[in-house]
Amino acid sequence: MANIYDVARLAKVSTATVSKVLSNTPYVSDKTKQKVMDAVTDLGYSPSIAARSLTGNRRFVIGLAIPYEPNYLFRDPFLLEVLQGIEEVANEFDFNLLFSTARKTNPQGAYNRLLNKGYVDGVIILETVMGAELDEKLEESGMPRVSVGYALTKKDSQGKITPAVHANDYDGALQATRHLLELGHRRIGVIGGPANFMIAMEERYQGYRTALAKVGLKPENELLFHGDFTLESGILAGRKLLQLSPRPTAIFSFNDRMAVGAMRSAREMGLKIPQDLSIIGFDDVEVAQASDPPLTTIRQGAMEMGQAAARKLFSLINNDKDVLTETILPIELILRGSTGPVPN
Amino acid sequence: MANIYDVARLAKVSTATVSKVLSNTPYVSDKTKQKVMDAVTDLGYSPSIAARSLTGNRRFVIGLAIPYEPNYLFRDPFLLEVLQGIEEVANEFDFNLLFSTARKTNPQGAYNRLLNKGYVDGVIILETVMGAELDEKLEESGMPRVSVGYALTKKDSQGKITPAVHANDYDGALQATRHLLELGHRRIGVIGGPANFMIAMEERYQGYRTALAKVGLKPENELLFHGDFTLESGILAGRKLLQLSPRPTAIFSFNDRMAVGAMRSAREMGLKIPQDLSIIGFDDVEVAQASDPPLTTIRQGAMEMGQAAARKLFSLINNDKDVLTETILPIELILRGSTGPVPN
DNA sequence: CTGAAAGCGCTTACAG
DNA sequence: CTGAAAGCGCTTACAG
Repeated sequence: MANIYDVARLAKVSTATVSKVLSNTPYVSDKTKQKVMDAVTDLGYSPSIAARSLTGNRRFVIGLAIPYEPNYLFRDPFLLEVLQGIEEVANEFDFNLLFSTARKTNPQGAYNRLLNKGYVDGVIILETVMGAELDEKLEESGMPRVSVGYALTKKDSQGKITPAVHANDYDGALQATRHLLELGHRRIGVIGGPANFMIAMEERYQGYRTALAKVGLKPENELLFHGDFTLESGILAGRKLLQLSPRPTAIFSFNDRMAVGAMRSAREMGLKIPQDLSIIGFDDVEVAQASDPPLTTIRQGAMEMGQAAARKLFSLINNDKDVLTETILPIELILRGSTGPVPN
Repeated sequence: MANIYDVARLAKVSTATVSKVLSNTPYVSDKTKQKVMDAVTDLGYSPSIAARSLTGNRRFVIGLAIPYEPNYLFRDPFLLEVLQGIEEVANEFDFNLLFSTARKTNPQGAYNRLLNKGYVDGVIILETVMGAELDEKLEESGMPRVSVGYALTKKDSQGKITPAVHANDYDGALQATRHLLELGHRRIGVIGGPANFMIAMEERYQGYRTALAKVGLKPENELLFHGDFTLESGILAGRKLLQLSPRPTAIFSFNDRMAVGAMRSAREMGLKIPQDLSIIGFDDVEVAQASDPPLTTIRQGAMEMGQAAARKLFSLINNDKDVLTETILPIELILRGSTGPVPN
């Protein structure tokens, strides 16, 4: 394999010049540039990232802090879409991804690599309460990082917070609930995420409560069950809600998979959707279109979140000015077949 | 951040000795070893992979050649399970993963990095006919590589082939078909994978044909439709099969997602499963348990395939002796609720 | 069992 | 606009 010396020799210039051409430094004559580029293509030269890293203090990899078991991660369509968005822009910048998943065997050890400047140039954290500790360490070490989700660390003095990208969860839940309310539903069951797990969930409760309050309703404790985002947990929560009496006429699930699980519970009990029961989800992940009937839901653009987070991280790494600390993506109510007027 | 000189100074030894301790070279006294390890933990030292790579000719990354659009990849539960298996053992060996997905914009460019010894120590290819060219180049360059799937390149002279890991697809299809036959079915529709796409599909056709032949049946062309592994394509193929007359009493789908799609087509037409129609899948991916009714299928252990492929690659990288060229994983018939006796 | 020194392939001040 | 030279942080013969 050719190295920079081979290129320099062939182009009859110094290695410093080759390096400059390759990194697009200004002040290189077009003639020289051309000679170098010719030599590069002739030799099929491509620089050693190892040497580049050692020298330039760049690793060309961004770390991903994923506080989920791989077993869960690889099955969650929402998370996977986020990863796809990240992968896309990392690829665009010619960076590699270092996956660091939380493992029971060694929960903090895996993250050590993310704190080590010898490994990564920056890190993206999937927000979860478990990530707060890592985030603080990252802040201390000055490592560029962004949270997919809400800010993990709030700094009072400067008012600075973790750079973060998230959807407008509050508004999403508000619209979902209002949609159900407008259809005449008054007894609305909720399948929430794990308690005390991520901030987005709190925001959604708020949105839900606010919508209720506007029509003079109060949230009832018996109408709330927590799932863990899996289909299975949606089935369980759905069963419990549908056993209540009076039975709720609508269910708002905090993600699509659990909503699909609730649809299954409804079917078990011989209930028709949306005639007997309306169900609305959150995320707008592929399964929402594939379900039967297709699921009305709140789209939050998982892929866009991943992309935005990665772009923000690269801005941070490159010390761009005017990087927004917080990016809030709009949500959208997607009407499909799983919601309808309240039965009389 | 501490470097090797800091450690050497603190331990009062040379950097060569530190290096030796850290790489577990024999012939270091226990006393010295101890001193070095103490210094390492005192300083929180962890070696720079960049320098290590440059020097030791090791990159600590394995490349993944994924001849699928990211858009597809991140939605295919089977592929994701394979990746999970790979990730698991890569993590165990402390290696990172370089994802290289096929992109329309630059289909071969992405793979160039995989051919470059400056980037990766070895590569795992997800088998697909599109991968054959890459595989040959890898062979030429002497890069360690293994195929998840069938051997991509056959060498006649030495009888050598690409190191590969796959399930016994032939046997899987044989058992699936036999199961249906034993239930009395004689008119069995097949939803195959994309034509001329991967060798596993050919193997499965063979298994299917052989099973039929044993009871004196011949495959009929009108009973075969090709899908592309997505749920949607399963729905389409299902509709076509169920419009045939006489209508098939059973369907064998070459993956679970398409099988679930066919279940949906059956429901559209008011058919009950398994009373009116039996359906059997292939893979035993999570959706097979979650479907309604749960899907009878052929388990091929996606995660195990990924793990086995990664282990094989590390053996190759480490020049271990006696590395098996081909690893064939057994399959298993998983009986669930979607198959039953032929209706009379 | 231990260490001095060269070298891996780049980039970056610095000088011109 | 171009180049000589030092240095990034390791590992690997080689010598002892």
